[in-house]
Amino acid sequence: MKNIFETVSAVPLFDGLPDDQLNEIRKIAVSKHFNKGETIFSEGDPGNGFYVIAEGLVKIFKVSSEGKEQILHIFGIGEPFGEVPVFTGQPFPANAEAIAKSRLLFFPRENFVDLITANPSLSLSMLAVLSMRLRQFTVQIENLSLKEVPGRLASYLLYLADEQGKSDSVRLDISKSQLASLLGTIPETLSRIFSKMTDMKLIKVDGRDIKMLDRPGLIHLSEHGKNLTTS
Amino acid sequence: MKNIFETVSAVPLFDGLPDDQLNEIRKIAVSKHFNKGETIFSEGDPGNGFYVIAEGLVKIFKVSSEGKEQILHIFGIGEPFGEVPVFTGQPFPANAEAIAKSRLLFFPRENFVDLITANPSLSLSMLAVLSMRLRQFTVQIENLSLKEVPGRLASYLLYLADEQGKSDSVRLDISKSQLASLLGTIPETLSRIFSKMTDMKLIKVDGRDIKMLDRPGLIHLSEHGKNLTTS
DNA sequence: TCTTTGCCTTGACTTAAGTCAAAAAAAAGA
DNA sequence: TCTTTTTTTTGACTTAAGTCAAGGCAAAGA
Repeated sequence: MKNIFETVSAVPLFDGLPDDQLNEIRKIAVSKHFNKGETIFSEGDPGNGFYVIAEGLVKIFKVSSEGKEQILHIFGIGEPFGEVPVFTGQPFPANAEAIAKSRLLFFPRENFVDLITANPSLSLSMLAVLSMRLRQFTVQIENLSLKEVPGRLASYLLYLADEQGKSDSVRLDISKSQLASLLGTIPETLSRIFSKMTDMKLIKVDGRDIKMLDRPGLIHLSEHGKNLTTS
Repeated sequence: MKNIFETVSAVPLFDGLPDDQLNEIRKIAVSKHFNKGETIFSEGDPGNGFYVIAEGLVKIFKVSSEGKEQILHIFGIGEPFGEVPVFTGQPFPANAEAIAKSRLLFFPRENFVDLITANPSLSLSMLAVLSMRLRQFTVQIENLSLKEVPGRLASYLLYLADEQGKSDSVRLDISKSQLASLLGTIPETLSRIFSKMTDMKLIKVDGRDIKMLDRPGLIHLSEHGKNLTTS
């Protein structure tokens, strides 16, 4: 297991910072452990700092009054989360839960604000992260409102293939129920769409491994959002 | 009409900056005019800078391949938009169009990055704006996926009443068609929901003026997202 | 190995909301 | 004021996707 020193150095957010500033950052980082299923923070909790994932996997989600979950993000190693309240001073706007045994670095609000005030290149880096996240949300809102579930699934598979550097097969890093929530639907619907897409020979599903049999077809589906039926 | 000097001073983003830095900002700002319906930028355009609204109203939106529009934001006086590509260096992720005669200040990318690099408190201000926007998107995604249209409308009305400082009536600053798009639906559906909510004596609609007759009922609807029928 | 527990799938049914088409009402120009 | 154009409303119909309920499957632990 890496220590805080090594972990901080490997975080993209802090990439390119001079050694003395990395040291400052290390000083304020606190290491925390969470088991699978453990809550990291809940919506409404005071936002007294943000986290960076050293090891593990974390989901950020909202819950409706009926208990239905909408996953906003799945974050992996090296990714920061919970930064919003650090700058707005407001409580966390969503919930965070470890979906695998995780080790996180926690950065207390006050210390970090001081750090960033003194350090323009760290703030530029932070601005880039937030901007990127804003861009992702833009896409997610577009998907939710302009595409039907099959289109969202196709987009996600293509994105994942790209992410994993594979052109014709992907492996889901989350359960299908969680994928359903990430896509803004429910497991039953997702399951039906998997079989429909299999019937159409677009994909082949084997547990968490998915073979992409018809890339052009998937691209079409992801772009023309609506209608799986014929087209 | 205010000049660039006065306009820049009034922008919350630049609030609290010392005079010499405000002057630097004024130097790089370019004033641009747009008539109602004019495109400011389109998705995919190179992001060579961002805008601040001096006068008018601007919508930020995505379009599906079938031409359906999803409005992401409506921005008014003093609000910045298009900042994302300034920090990611990527093209604009959505479209911007003036929905009223507008005067905008344009800040070219390079100049602004220099400015922010030299100026920690400006960057903190920028971080706060982006964080706030991220928080809004969080809510919007939650609404789109966890609530049905009546719940989203109720939320919006309550939000607007709060915004306008009125407790029992609001005035829409955008057309009902545009509101439909902002809520992720279509004008027909929105119209039907307006009449349903009127039948239930939750609201009274008179053109763009809406009286809120049953605030608790609206709150319940906005929280329990689903089901307008009985409940 | 057996059994428990959580995850996934399938079927039958319901429903919110979209589509298409046309009329009505409001707003903008001439 | 009287068009002309845009926005909004209504009606009839279709459909994607949600709900409820029951099985099946597979990994994890006894």
